[in-house]
Amino acid sequence: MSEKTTREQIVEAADALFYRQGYDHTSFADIAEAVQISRGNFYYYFKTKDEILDAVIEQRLADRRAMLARWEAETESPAERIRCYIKILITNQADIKRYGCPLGTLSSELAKLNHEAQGEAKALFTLFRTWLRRQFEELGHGAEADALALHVLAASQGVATLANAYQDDAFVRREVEGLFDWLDARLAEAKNTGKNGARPRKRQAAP
Amino acid sequence: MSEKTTREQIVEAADALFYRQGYDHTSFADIAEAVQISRGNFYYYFKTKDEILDAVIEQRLADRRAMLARWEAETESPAERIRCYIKILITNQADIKRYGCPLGTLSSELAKLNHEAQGEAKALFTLFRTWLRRQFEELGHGAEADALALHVLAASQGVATLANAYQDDAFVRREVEGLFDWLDARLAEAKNTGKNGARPRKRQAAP
DNA sequence: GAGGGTATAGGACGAACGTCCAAATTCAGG
DNA sequence: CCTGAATTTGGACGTTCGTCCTATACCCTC
Repeated sequence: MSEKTTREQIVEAADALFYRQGYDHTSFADIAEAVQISRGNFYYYFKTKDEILDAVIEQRLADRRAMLARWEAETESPAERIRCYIKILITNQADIKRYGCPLGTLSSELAKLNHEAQGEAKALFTLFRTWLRRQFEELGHGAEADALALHVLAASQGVATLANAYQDDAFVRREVEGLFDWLDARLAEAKNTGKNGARPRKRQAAP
Repeated sequence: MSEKTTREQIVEAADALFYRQGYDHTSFADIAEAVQISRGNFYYYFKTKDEILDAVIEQRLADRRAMLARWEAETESPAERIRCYIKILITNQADIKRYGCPLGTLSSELAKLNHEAQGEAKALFTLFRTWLRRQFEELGHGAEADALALHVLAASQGVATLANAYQDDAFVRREVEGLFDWLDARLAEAKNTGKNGARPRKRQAAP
């Protein structure tokens, strides 16, 4: 277990607390208690709370970029990669049920606070949007690739919001299955059929 | 223009401010300024901020119930009613782009605050969920009616979240069209075909 | 072991918060 | 008009917030 910088510890704790409690509702005192440092020590690393938020968003961007790179390395087809994204809803189900989507809830909160960092939060969405678009492009959906990417993003956001409200596992599973079916239909549509890696799955009725 | 009770004015102003700024970030001073009363006067009507939140949620429930009743009166088929719900994304597009969905963002915020009123906020979702389920039941989707209702809810939540992040009108229109198409496919599936009121529209490709 | 940059502690600061209260004002009925 | 209830006022209260400062501890290098 490697030693972590105080700064890294602050960002890590802030990241978790912003996710669980929201940015506005998380105080310096909360973070200080989590990291076990004094409140005054923050000023040495971050001059304002906004700077911590920027660092947290930067961290989330880096984490997600690493995740996407891992998927690129581990998978063999664009379709499989898109399925990786959809499957986050299952993998992170426990957290999503309790706190919602880390991207969506932050974006919504910053919009209400009319916070400067709205743009940075949007960049988190855009990271996935661009990546998903590329996958759809590789599948042969040139013109509509971006629309398809946004659709997948929207679908996952909606599932996360309702999963958070209702804590319903079965609902999440159903919607993920529905998204897989939707993706299969897009694969069938695509021109270069055959090498797209349609999954060996038993289909079932929508949704 | 009828005179409104001070209490009604407070709830109305709080409703709008909670929507635009969030519950936690809205202070008594904000509401007092909006209603043009003194801060101390709140205590006469509401003992705590939580009580104001309860009243606001109650108000939202009443508003939405009235809206559903209006749709019941103005439409002729369940399919048309479901389309009414989907069309809110267009009707309230301006507000949704700026502040997100009033139901979803409140629910998410209260979850982060771990607030007692999470259940009441969930009831707002459940109002639409139950209503949508009934529409799907009348369309002949007995067993899966609730799943279909949740799917529509999730889809609209996702669109609202991304509309808020990206301020993209074309995206919203595309997703609404996609939902209409999805609904048409469900209508075609339904057993009692013919009297379901499939819309006279030109279809186009998904999403 | 002295010196100097790095890091941490602890508290002061004013502002804003939710809450609460006592006094002032408004208003209706006798 | 008088009176008592309903309503409103403005400010006090204790707390917490983000910010900022200074004093102290730490640690490497000479």
